[in-house]
Amino acid sequence: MSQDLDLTGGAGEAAGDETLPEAFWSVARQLRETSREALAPWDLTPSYLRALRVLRRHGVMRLSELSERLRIAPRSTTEVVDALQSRGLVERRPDPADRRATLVEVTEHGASVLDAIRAARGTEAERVFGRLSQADRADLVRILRQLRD
Amino acid sequence: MSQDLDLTGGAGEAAGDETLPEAFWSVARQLRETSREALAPWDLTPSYLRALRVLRRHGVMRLSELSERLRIAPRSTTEVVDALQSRGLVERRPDPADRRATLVEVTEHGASVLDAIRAARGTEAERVFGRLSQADRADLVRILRQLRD
DNA sequence: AGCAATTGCTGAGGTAACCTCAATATGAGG
DNA sequence: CCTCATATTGAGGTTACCTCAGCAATTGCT
Repeated sequence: MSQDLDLTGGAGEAAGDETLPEAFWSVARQLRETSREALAPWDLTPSYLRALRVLRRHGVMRLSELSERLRIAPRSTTEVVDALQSRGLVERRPDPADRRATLVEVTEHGASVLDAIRAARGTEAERVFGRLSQADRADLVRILRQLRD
Repeated sequence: MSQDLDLTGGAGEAAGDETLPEAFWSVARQLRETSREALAPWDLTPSYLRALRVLRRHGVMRLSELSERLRIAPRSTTEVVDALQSRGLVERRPDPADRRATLVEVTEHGASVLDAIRAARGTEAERVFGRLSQADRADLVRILRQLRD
């Protein structure tokens, strides 16, 4: 009987009956769903929140820099920023150093919404990953970082 | 110092500067991309392959059962099955026990495509998770399963 | 048996979160 | 000044879901 993990999803039929990618996607879906529910009151999607957080954490930056940090295409960043701006959470302003570029910055309202979300403990991290032990969380981060490059 | 759980893995912000969900999504994106590339020659998307595997692993079943196994809405299952059927990978046939229901089954061609994909070792599991040590894979599975309910 | 409620599937239409491929404006180097 | 590169955005596409409504068949209740 195979002791090695059923990575290929083959006919091995190991105990858990789920392959690693399947388990991974299952958690991903759950995470997305939990997160979406938690954010509904603020009319934000998970990816908008993510962008907003990056913006606050690293301060004012160009769209292109935001693209890199989010690891998405520049065109997609435009959309995210549009959405956040239309909700009054961020502001665009011209980069004085380069007139091609646009700077994006979290507004006060944006910052207060971030605070409110955190205060409500409604983040995906709290709800989903909070169940793990410290040790497991540490392992998970370590393993994910290995996978990430 | 944050009142939140330390989701960054215990090392403060210094190390990767990524929260757990962010690391998770980063890996998810990579996984999806790798998988998509690997499957391109077969004109399959990751989610079609997933359905096809479930179908072979568990044998002929109703659409509704497939929905449950995939954890997606019945309507979405219809679409997946449509796609697989149009490629000749699965077949629909009426359930003799209940004329409302439709059974789905992997065709011989479908099975051979599954075999070919596996033989090419181009699966997402091999390419992405293959880099982990046995111990890390085991940990990852264990942790994901904890998260999964 | 008769009829309502339920179940199984699918048409229509929608959404999030991306993508590529131009087009436009500006900047930089020779 | 002319070419090439960079920054953003319009247009349009894709994947992988979703809900809601409708139809057909079955089950439950009387």
